[in-house]
Amino acid sequence: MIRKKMNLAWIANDSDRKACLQKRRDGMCKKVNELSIICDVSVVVIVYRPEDTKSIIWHIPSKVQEILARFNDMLEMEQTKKMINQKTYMQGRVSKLDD
Amino acid sequence: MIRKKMNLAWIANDSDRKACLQKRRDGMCKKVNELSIICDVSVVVIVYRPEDTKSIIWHIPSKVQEILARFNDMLEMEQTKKMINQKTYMQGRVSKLDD
DNA sequence: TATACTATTATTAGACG
DNA sequence: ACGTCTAATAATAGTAT
Repeated sequence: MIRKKMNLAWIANDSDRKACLQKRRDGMCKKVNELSIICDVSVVVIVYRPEDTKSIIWHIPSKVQEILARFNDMLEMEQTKKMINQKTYMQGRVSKLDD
Repeated sequence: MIRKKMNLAWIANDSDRKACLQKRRDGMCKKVNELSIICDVSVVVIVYRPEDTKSIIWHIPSKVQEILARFNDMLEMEQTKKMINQKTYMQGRVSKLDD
């Protein structure tokens, strides 16, 4: 049982990937739940698997529709600059690795 | 530097809570990013802080609008039974603790 | 207030039943 | 396929700067 440092890459084997998804999705939901309680924030998570329409999961520490409505408002109001998106997140991480 | 096991509760002190939010939000984004790569899923996360309109963050491993559109379709089609919501998640955790 | 450190807890990859 | 176990990695609470 020697566990190597996992490399961040797609798992090709179907059952291995599914097992990993289940474990990590559970872990993620737990963390999201903790975050909402400890820091008093509302969090929505949507995990979408193309291969299975049933596999969308969503986590609702507060009212999801209220949050999504606000989210859509902000999109419409073109206030996207105020948000941190995937690109800036990754840039942040890359610059940290550079240090 | 004695670190006790943290209890899952709201942090009253403002600066402590903010520091915790920043750390955990970073950690959560990292995990979401990993999940999307390793298991080939699309994930959207929205963290909403009532006290600051700028504090909505969103994470887009794929096209957020596409996923939200699908999500809204499902809501409208009353297929909510197919999803795992906060209540069933918590029930699952409680039953695990009982064992 | 923000960033860095590190002891400690928490998550989980791989193995096994 | 699914649950359990545990060594090992990863996240982070509290502290320090």
